[in-house]
Amino acid sequence: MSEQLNEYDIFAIQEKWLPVWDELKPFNSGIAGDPRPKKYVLDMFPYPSGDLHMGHAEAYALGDVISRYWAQKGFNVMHPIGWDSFGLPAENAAIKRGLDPRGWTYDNIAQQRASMRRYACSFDWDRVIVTSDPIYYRWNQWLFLQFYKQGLAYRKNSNVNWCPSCQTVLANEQVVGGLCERCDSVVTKKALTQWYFKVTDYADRLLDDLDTLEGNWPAKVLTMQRNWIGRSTGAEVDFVVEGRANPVTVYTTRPDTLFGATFMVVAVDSDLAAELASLATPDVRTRFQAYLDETKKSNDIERLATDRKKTGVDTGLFAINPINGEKLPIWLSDYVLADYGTGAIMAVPAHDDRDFEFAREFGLPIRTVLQTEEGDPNELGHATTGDGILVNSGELTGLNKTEAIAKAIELLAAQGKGKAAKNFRLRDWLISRQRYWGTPIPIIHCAGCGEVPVPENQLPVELPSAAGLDLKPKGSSPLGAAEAWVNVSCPKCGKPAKRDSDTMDTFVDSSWYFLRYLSPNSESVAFEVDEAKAWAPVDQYVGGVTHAILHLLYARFFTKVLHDIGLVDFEEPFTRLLNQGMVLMNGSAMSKSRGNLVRLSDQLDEHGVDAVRLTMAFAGPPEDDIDWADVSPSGASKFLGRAWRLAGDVSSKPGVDFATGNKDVRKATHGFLRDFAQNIETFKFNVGVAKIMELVNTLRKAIDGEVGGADPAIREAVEAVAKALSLFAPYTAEDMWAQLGHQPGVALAGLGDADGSLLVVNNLTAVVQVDGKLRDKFDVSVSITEDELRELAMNSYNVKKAIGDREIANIIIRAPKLVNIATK
RNA sequence: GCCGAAGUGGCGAAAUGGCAGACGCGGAGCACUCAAAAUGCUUUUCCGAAAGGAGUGCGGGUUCAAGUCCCGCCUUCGGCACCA
Repeated sequence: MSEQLNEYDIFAIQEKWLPVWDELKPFNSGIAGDPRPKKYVLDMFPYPSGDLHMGHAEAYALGDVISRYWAQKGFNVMHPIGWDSFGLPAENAAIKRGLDPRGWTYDNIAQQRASMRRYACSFDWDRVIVTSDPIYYRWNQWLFLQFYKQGLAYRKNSNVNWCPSCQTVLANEQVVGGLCERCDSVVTKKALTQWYFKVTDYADRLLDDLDTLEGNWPAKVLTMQRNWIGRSTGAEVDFVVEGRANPVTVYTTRPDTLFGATFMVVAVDSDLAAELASLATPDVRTRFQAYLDETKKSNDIERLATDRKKTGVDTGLFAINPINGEKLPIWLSDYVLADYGTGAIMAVPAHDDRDFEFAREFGLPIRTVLQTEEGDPNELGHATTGDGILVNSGELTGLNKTEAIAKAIELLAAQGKGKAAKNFRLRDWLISRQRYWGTPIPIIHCAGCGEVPVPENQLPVELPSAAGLDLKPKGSSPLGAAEAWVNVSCPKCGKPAKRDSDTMDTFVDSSWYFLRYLSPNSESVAFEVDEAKAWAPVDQYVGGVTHAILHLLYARFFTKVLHDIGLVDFEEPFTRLLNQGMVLMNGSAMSKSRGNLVRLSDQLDEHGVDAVRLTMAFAGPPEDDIDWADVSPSGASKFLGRAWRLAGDVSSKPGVDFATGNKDVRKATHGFLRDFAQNIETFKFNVGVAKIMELVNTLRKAIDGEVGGADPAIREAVEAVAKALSLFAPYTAEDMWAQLGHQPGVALAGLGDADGSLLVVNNLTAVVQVDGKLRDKFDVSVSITEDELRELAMNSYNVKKAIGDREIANIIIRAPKLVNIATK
């Protein structure tokens, strides 16, 4: 063994052990016939936007604690890493510098990879994937074609979200409060023909299966997913429209209020609105067109302003209420959404706030049909939406809300005028992007044959070189200008045809990457079905809450589709999920422009890898944000030195019989082993670290005191410290392990199980309360009886004093821990 | 507006209904030192010299006993927000 240092020098220790681990490869998980049980621990893979930053450092430190814990517990842990390397930043950087996005991307990957290695992440470096490699994205294309075959990938024309700055369409999920998620530009609408994945076909399963994740995913994420999917139940009701052959179907959650409908509203930007306008008078047509133009100009920010006045155009047409034959005027308005339900509603102003406002604005009647405790909407000035008793509602009169909903559906269904229905807030996933740096969509457009899938044996459709292409955003895909690439012959008829020039949303890449790690280099399949059986689903997923909706929903969707086509045997990809918080500086997110950026490389240079990792784990609960101004990497470093010095104080030989060691120290060690494991498994890493600190403090006193460094119990304890510390501070732990006379490999040495016989408590402190206030304590045996404890308590001077001359009402005894004397 | 989570020392935070503040940062003091750094030890919720008292956002309640359970507020954060 190489020479030992006299002082704790983390930088020398790092230099010493990194090359040793490169030799040992303790975390490779691809060895055939490994008898250990499997555990798949996955960190969300990074986007290679530069070197690693503090956020990465936290995420990977915490993921590593979990991964290393299971490895210590004797599991065959797969803990892979890769890069989510397609996307706009690379493309934008390329445009700015006039380069190909590849160079920028792969340079950054190389840099991040080197940093991860130094940061001692326990990744299996033989399973790396990079989504911008053709060997990866060819399987995006293959999966697209499988979806296409299933009818789950389709093209349609509609008003889509358009980011004028990125010059590309955005998925619904990528629009946050009317702004582009990436660049914060105000998103507008544009009518385009685009590719979609039919995620709505899976809406029910995506919602219902969240129940199976209860307790294993953060409640917050489950709630967000549920809200996002947003299932509602109600009825579709057909309204005959005068002058139109087919009735207009509306969706309502409140068929019970059908008698209260006083008008109908159709989304102004829907096809139905245009059709109705064509049936109306020329004057109405003119006003409709003006209103529609106005609506199209406004963006989501304006549209979403809640205090906005209701606007609309009266068509002059009428719909017939199927339940009572009443004539209802049909209005067009932007407060009804074209792409939700049927784009048309029955308006019940008495019992819906939006309809109420509209009715007030245009002087339409407000008819109460459900009497609630709130009172009369006309007097209240707002709609009443609670439960109550139906009035003026024909056969529904006298029923409550729930009964009336059921009855109304029954009545409508009997006459063929309606049926129970449900709707989702969730929309289909728009996946085409008009940008270069992504997966080409494997479709060829032929004048004669239409959409023709690229034959699977011709995959991948590789991206052409960016040389000579103008990558600047201009609203159409740059690939369209790659003449040699885009012009092909139709696979069906052989005539000249064109490739689809859009690329896929990068969320496609990350929707199945966890399966690609299982067969990262396969040229013949996306992933081996048998490997998926053996390893998947992911046992523990770790990543930021920023992906609570998008990525997780899409990955869940992909998993269900893959399940249905028989490629995987499970329906949820991530069994357990841990969301770590963010790393802040002085209360806000770090950014160069704010001037509060803390560079990870500076922190590592100043404090060393171990101290930074330990700081991340010790700062607080993992899901909470860490304010770097509030934590102390130098404190962590100090502690690591304290722990490290213990190893030098151990003077017994390796393999010494621990059983002969000091009993108190051994009890402390085994109590620690029990608590520590529990803390890690429940993600209380900060508490786990505190337990190590306690043990280290205990050992310092024991070594300096009567026990001394030669006692076998000290070796047992210091070894336990080194092994536990290996989860957080792998360099320091490895060096301690060597000082203790062991071969390198503390990471797989095993944490050690707590010996039950050493967990038995013989004596403890009993407390005596008077009226709930602590008055005295005694050291007692655990076997003390209630009577003994009572006697001890009653004889206490302090207790007597506290009771004074009051009369005792009750004495509660919880032997051996507590006596509470209640006085009158 | 709706839904959800959280409020504990100067700070980050602990606490199966049973000793509030473990562990750490910061502070104070001491030892070692010519001195400093490093290290080690002591101390550190508040008020009070002490005895003692108060104390987990606020107000109620349940209980022998509440940071923890229940009801009502306040504040902060997060999500959703014309989804009929």
